[in-house]
Amino acid sequence: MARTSFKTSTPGKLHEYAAIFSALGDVTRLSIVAKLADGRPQSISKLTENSKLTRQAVTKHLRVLEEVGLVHSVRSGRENLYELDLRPFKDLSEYLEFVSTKWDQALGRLKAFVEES
Amino acid sequence: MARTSFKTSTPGKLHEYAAIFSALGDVTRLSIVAKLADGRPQSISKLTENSKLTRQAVTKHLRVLEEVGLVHSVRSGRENLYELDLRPFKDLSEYLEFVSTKWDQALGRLKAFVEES
DNA sequence: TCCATATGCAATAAAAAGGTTGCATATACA
DNA sequence: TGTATATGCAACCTTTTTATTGCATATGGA
Repeated sequence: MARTSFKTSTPGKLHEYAAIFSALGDVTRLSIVAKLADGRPQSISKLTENSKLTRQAVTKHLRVLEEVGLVHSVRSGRENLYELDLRPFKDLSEYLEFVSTKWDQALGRLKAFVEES
Repeated sequence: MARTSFKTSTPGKLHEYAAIFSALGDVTRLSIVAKLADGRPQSISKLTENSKLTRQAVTKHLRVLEEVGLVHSVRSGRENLYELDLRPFKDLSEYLEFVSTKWDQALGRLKAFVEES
């Protein structure tokens, strides 16, 4: 099958990956992701419960996650329900796999080169 | 085989993942990772070539990567060679997989619940 | 309608990140 | 020994992040 075109040299793509990594690079946001991984959309107030932060802080974190497509919100009456989106996760998985593969192949070539000399 | 014990509720672990995600959440650092994925350890000066940043800036980025174990350096004469380490990549892969699986299972249960009622 | 609940917006404030510059030190080599 | 190359350290600066607080608005219900 056709290999997915993958260019880490594409600046745009790198920015995209960096943005997703960055969004996940915070304990509070990882906690939010963990809560939302339960499958049930949850309101900002609900997500703020048991948190040491204020509702506003949580709101800002949710926006960061939303900007990179990790969550989306749906208005339901007076509350705003947030739900997880896995697409960015898949993207990162592919990126990690790409680098790992590149690394392994590079090491393989180096090894072969050493042995033949 | 025994499933890897995986607790996202463990604060320590979350901090660890967050630190790795954060280290990768920057275009410059992703570029460095891309260069090092070629397999050959490279000096700071080499990594600074073709960059718009100063050597000092690159040095700081390398330290960020080093702190979370994404790279390590080896002194060679007057230069300091940096090499990529894939372990953190594997960790993130497992984390991403864990959340994805949790999400899929949660959706499965919700779907079953809806259908039985 | 009256009130509690759930949010949104804006103004600050404190801390962390990202970069630069200047100066000192160490190593390779002619 | 002298000089160019490769780094390390520390002081600063600017821009982003992360969080808070105060005030305004909207919705659900008794």
